[in-house]
Amino acid sequence: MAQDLRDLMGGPRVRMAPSPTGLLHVGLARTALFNYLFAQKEGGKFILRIEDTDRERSDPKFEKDIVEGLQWLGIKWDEFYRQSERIAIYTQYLEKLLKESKAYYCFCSEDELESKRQDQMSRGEAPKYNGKCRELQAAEVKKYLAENKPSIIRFKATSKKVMFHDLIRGQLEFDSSLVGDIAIAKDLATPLYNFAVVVDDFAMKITHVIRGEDHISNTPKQILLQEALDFPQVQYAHLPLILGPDRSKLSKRHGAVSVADYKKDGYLPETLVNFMAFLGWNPGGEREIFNLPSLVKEFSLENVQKSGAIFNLKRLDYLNGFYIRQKSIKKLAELCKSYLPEADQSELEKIVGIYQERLKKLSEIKELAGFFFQDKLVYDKELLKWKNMTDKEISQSLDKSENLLSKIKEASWTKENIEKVLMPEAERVKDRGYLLWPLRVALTGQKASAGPFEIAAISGKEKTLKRIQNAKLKMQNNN
RNA sequence: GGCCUCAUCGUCUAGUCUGGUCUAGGACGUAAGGUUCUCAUCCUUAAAACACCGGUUCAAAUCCGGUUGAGGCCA
Repeated sequence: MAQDLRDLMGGPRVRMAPSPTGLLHVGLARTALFNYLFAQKEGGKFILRIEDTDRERSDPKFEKDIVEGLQWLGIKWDEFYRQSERIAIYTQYLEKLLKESKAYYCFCSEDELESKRQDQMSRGEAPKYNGKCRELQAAEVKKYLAENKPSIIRFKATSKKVMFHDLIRGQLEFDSSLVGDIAIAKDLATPLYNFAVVVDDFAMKITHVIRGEDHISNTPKQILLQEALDFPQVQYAHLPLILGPDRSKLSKRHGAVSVADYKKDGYLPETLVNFMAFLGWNPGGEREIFNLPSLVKEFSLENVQKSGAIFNLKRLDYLNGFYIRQKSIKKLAELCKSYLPEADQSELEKIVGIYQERLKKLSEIKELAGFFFQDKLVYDKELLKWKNMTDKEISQSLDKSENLLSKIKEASWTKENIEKVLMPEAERVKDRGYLLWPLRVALTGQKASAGPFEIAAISGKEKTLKRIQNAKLKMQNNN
């Protein structure tokens, strides 16, 4: 009932709830993206909640990374919370459960629990807490607490069938007797994951929980908690996992997984957004290029896949190349600046102009165009050879280029003029490569590059002629 | 080990709910060709999949049952 009212009042409310214990990885970013798309599409709100109650493992630097990563991707949130600032709320509900005897203090030691667990596993049973401290007398509890005996707070899980409707998977059913009495807090001021989630989802009026499939088994626990606290049940949607090439959950051992890594490598945010959206989702048509606003338009949980999706780097590269090609020269130059700090603005724009269609990642500009800024090119003499040219022919070819080019006036040193002068000569032989290949290698030192005319134009007359001379020297000195 | 989930080209997927129009479509990747000094871009073409078994039906990728396989959670 309260739920319906909320829906009426402001559309769905969804959240992403990362714990700041690591960099923002693509799985998390994709969950955020789906939540964001859903909220936008349905006219709801997207909430970012930092789950930092685990003091030892949480670190503000990770929170910063998560926040910056999402901003970079263009995923905006409407509200922001930090669990560490909400302790009083959890304490209040913890006390309530304790008072109503729906939760109790447990004084079992780690070792004790571990051996029980082993026991149960070896007998083929589900490992769960045996409820030893459930029936402790109030006086006893008081005494242990006064003695500072180590304890945690457990929730009395009722044995029943827990059912819920998953928006992606349909009706799901669990036997809660297999769960046992779950730990919900280390103490009154330190709530544990499942409990804090339930309290916050209620307090923040969350209507839909959209999260990874790895949380399916947490769901019945959270539902039990909701019931005990008299909270309405939220809607669930469990997203398929992002997988590594070996089909296991994508993790660090598969290589780069953090959004920051991809950013550093020169992937564009629009690439990542487009790519991540299509991991486990598809709008149905044949269009595959979508920006954030158009994704919002098309998005629907109904089109979310049930099975895991492998993170395909090749496809990511292709998409990134595509988006790089869409950029204006000016914008692209700006993006490449940090990878090629030696270049000034106008140089950079020219360079980026000829390498735009060759870039898969921004960082590659360094490898591709670094030669422009080297004093002396280092390459093997053999590289100057096109097909079966002799050393003599190579020298002659370079001579020819040098002669023709030196005739061009400094002021008319443009790509068009260079081409006009060289092309007729190149076409006199059956294969243009005899003139153009040695020239291009002399100018770049690379076996693959942009065309010689464009490179000569950017390099300038002086540098161009000098590099041709250096190549000739190489031929003479045989090195 | 227990519980849970999933299953269409190598990969992401369309089609599955509402069986026939599916000789299963698209994209990445791969291969061949064209453009080209090289690389890249662009264009053309090709190879490439309904996990298996059984059932329902005139008809099944599509519905049902099972098997197998893969994954997730629990420590």
